[in-house]
Amino acid sequence: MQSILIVEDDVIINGGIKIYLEKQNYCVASAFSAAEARNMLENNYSLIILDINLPDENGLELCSEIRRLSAVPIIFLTANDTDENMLDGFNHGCDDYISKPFSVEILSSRIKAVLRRSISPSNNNDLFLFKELKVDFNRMQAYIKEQPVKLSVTEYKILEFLIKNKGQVLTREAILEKIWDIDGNFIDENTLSVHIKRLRQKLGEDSKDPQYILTVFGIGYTFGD
Amino acid sequence: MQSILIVEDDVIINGGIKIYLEKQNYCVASAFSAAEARNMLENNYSLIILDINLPDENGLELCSEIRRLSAVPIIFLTANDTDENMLDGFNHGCDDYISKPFSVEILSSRIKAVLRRSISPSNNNDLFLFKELKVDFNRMQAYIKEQPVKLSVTEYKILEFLIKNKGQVLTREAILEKIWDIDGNFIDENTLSVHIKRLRQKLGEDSKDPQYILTVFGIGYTFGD
DNA sequence: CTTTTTCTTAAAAAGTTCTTAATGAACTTA
DNA sequence: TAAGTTCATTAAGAACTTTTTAAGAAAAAG
Repeated sequence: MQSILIVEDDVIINGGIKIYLEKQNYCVASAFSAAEARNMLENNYSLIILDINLPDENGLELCSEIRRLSAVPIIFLTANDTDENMLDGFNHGCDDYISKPFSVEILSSRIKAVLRRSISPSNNNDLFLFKELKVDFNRMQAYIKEQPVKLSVTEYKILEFLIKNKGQVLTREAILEKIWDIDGNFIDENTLSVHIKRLRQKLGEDSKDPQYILTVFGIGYTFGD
Repeated sequence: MQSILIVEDDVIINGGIKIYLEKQNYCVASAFSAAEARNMLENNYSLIILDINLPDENGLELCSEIRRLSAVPIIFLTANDTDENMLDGFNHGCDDYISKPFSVEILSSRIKAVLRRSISPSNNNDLFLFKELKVDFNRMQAYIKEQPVKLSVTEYKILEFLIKNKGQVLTREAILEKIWDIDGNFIDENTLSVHIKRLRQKLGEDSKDPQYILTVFGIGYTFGD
């Protein structure tokens, strides 16, 4: 079943949409502020309905932030039916836009249209985010502050291996075996150090206080904290 | 696919419309001044959206000028919602007229209506535009700065394959399989390099800084950024 | 059948990435 | 703190990939 998140501070509107969509057989969650919505994002909703005027934050900002994380379709709700607002919405990455007041039929048809469009193979986005780093595993592309970082294949493979095993420490041997395939005995231990060095450099790490690739002295490396 | 030119100096409005229309599956180009628009006119757009208030010139004059060249449908955008302005627009040969602020639904329905009316066979062009490159997929013809580029069939097929998979990196094997059909084992890897080289040359690429066909070292090629 | 164009192969040149090795810095242990 | 180990850094050139050039083969056009 497809799941929809409604971010709207007006309790009546939020509740009304929720009940209507549940009748249409969607699984619906409600958030009443940007902060609340942010905590629910990890649920991978099929679609997000987002009010522009939220009590704690502008919906446009939240939209940009969500866009960094995923390609989930977003429909804006707003009372300000000016072109500026609307077009600003598209610039922030929303997929469609509904002005209040609206009929539930319109909402429903827009939802269907957006969901239909988003079920395309190219939207199988498999993203990873941590601080200013973003990695798109489909495109084998890393970004820092949304700027693409040009990594070599080996560098990318090391980064991916570290990220996909985030939380655990990987020994130098483990990395060598994974990346260089063979037993790793034929290759100089130091080769890894050099690659790590260049990777850190390209990610803009401060060598005194790395954020992404951390050295675990005597053992190997780990990603993040 | 139908192509639309937006002539509007406001970056937010222009960008917003562009993104919205691209989601609706139009091929969209933006111009931010009359002068810029004039240089793009030879692309045979299916429709032109034209702001009346442009920094360098009145949109009405530009409209008259376009009308002398072609019968392309034109929709005016304007903040001046007076009858005078509107009638002026129609006198200069526009096909429809939208006052700011407007909703995207209105824009979208007007575009559809105008395009439906103007169904002339010459407008069924399936075009691709990027920087100075134009590709007409119906005619299997590429243009640089509106000058036709004489590509061989193989060269054209490679270019089309890269463009139609813009955004992702295509491995050398993938391209070989697609273009040479067979397993690609019978053909020299280098054959592709030679074709790419000639393609780039014909597109007028600067070999130090290619704009269209980018090498992804160790993997393959990709189109654009 | 000849000419012209396009495609493929081969080999050298240019460019990129990887590895090695040497040195210095940082960490651990006693 | 001193000694030993591990890791970071740097630079050079080895190894590999792509580009370029040129020339013959294949295909298309005249």
